[in-house]
Amino acid sequence: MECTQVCICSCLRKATRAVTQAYDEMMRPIGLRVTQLGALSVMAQKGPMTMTQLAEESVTDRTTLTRNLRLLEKREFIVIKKGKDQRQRNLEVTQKGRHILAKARPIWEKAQKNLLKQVGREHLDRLVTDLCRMVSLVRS
Amino acid sequence: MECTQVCICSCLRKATRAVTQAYDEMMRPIGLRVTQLGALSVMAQKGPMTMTQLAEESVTDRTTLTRNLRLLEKREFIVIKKGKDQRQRNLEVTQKGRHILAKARPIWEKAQKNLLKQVGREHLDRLVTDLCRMVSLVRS
DNA sequence: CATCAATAGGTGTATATACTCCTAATCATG
DNA sequence: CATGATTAGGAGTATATACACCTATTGATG
Repeated sequence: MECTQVCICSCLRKATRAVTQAYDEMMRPIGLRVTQLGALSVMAQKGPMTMTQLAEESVTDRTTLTRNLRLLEKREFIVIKKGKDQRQRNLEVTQKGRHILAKARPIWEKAQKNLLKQVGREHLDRLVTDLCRMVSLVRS
Repeated sequence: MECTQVCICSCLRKATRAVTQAYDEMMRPIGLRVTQLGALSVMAQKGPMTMTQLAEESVTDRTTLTRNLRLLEKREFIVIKKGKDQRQRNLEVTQKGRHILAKARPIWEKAQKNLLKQVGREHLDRLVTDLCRMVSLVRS
């Protein structure tokens, strides 16, 4: 596969559609999308953070986060409150948020395992490594 | 990078955001997004095709295509007309469509070259190969 | 040939994404 | 300390994406 012939970006987007569809279908019963699971997980793992920090971490526009997080806030999975610096918004996962995370976990694991079975561990490990490496290189 | 720890899907989505932002920024002067370039390219290369064929080829929901293609139609880059089978829509790139494709080509090449310089050819070739492989495995 | 199933595509709705421009709060500097 | 620059975030707008449901056309079968 020659990368001078194929659009890397279209290729990435296509793969993302395929994989997202697979994950989201499995998560549908609990009403959480992989996008939302991703954001919740970051907030839960890294502790309270601001919009800008989460935006940077997730390579997402701040204005995208504003709207995505509002949905999580409405469902009471997170709280968004002003920080000491009144401009900032401190993002915190609620108890209800941790509950849905716990509920999502086994489904996520099953989705990962499915993919693993289809694609193979070595390929997937390599892919994830390459993707992360690319992100940090593109963003530097 | 252990794929049992990291969400493959979130990883993919993040990389897609990073790369899409880079491509779209370069293409902004001509007012064509990489998504649109991708769809146009497929239609130009594979010749006239139906919605369902393009949907299958690009791993995109048909209803997504309906709206994405409408934008290309409004700008007269494609025509959408009923086929012999009146249910089908035949998609064809217009002269104007080919013109914007030609205009986009050198910009796309520059975007690819940028990425190549940042990430390295071997990594990129491998990534594209792995991505395509994954798509066909997930879809089978 | 009539009727029912299958197929192609569109609409309504919801989420994900980002750009431009805007406001409010904080910071830096004379 | 006052004022201009910087920073954090939101609103308006537009595109990308997909699911549930709908219509119209075609095909299959008695």
